[in-house]
Amino acid sequence: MGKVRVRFAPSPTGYLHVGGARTVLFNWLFTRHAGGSLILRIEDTDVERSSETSADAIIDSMEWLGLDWDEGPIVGGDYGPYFQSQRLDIYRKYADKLVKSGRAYPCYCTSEELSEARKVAMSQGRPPGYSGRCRGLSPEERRSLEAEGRSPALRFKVNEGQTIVKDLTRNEVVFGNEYIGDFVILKSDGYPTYNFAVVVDDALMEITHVIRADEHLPNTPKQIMIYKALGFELPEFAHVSMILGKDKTKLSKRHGATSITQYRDLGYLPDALINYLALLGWAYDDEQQIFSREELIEKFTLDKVSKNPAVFDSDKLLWMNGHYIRETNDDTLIDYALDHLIKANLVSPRPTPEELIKVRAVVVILKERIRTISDIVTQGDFFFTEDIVYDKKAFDKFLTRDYVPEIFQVLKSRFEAVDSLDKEIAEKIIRGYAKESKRKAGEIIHPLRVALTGRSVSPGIFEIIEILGKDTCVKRIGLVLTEL
RNA sequence: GGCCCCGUCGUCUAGCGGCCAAGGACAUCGCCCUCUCAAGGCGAAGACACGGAUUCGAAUUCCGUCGGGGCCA
Repeated sequence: MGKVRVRFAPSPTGYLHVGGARTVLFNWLFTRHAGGSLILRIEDTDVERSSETSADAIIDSMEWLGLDWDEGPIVGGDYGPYFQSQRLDIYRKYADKLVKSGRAYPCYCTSEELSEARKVAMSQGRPPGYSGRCRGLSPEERRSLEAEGRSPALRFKVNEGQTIVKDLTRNEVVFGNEYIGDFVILKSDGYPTYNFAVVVDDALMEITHVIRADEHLPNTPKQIMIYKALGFELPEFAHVSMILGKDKTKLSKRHGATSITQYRDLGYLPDALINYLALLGWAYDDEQQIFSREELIEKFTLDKVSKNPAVFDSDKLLWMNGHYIRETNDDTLIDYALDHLIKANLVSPRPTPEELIKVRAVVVILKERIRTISDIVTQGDFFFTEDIVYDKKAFDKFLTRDYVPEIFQVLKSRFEAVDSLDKEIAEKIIRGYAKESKRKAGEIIHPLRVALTGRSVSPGIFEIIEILGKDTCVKRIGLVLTEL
């Protein structure tokens, strides 16, 4: 076999979700590891449900994740077109070939007749597949059915015997052909069915390895029959198990965030998502959890892909994202943070130099304790707004103590007395005052934190004071003083 | 309903006949650090679905049951 060629073939019926992302990722890792190509093909033959916006959204998500492709939309390639809707004549041509060779025949049954037959078959415990009713129609019968105004679909003639799927992750899976009824390859409207189009495209695009979700395994014998009937060489198959929600059913919207764009908006980093997704159904050894892209490419092999379905664990993703945030350099983080802060109206759309300095300082002290970029907004809003909301519980617990007015008076005047307030000076003032008033530092710090931030949880108080600056600190203490 | 896949801690997994009284990570709990919260460090708890068979020996092989998922529309 020559150069490795794999493909990702989404249908543009929505956003790229985590399951699809994991599938592209495995294809991408596999082919980058092997020095092959990734082909992106848009399976948009379901006219009802497909849309250009969806295709764009999928492409967008792939770009954001940093998963690039070698042929397909935008980049082009020698095996196009890469949209199935532009390949209709190709499917027609191969369907004709199958009719000529006697492997396909027109079927005039209506969908009502078929669903009726299916019901009957199932109630009798027979497989619900097609009965083969139109298989033996004579030319005269066909003509008369067509005269009735019926336009035929094309069905593939399934031979007796069994079909063996050789799968890289599951070895050999044997299917009895008797359970597979003659299936449609071309619908009466001229559109190909999934099973037919996928084979024609994969074969013509010279795909060497079909790596896709487990749910396609039962379709594979049909596809193999088509490959053989058309005289195409079979690719290697690798079916990877699916990603499930917490309740162990197929991951879907009701399980919460499932689209890649949602994770982007929530403040996840592409590297974290990639690393987490890679670990969903793949493991290198019994230790390592954190892998760079380069390491992933170097270490990824299909034999380490596990067979059992994986439950998507958002907690672990959250942890991993926090880890990646801590590993990311400040400048990159600042760019991400700016996006979120601007969206939240905490920073102006065209940040001033002062704002940028502040954002940098905030990012630096928050970096250790956030798990998503959007946490910058929820945990650090008080740096950017005078509109502080005082957490009721925090207020009641720390600001109602009787010594608070006294210490706030002192603190306020001591803060006012210095030229500027950096963290060293702030610490000196506070600890010094604690000592002389014979209080524990915490007794002063906790109320002060609430006054300055509105909450009982925050980064270190001295750093906060420095970022807020003398004037703001004095102002906020004064404000609280009037409300006590 | 038929067919197919899967079944190790709550979750992701390591394990491919003896190295396993089952290892790691997330989550949970405790302790340390500490101005709170994180981060970090240390520690605890926690699993081979069940039943047969093969074997000197099974998480690892085979069969069955049960459970979960998927496909057929």
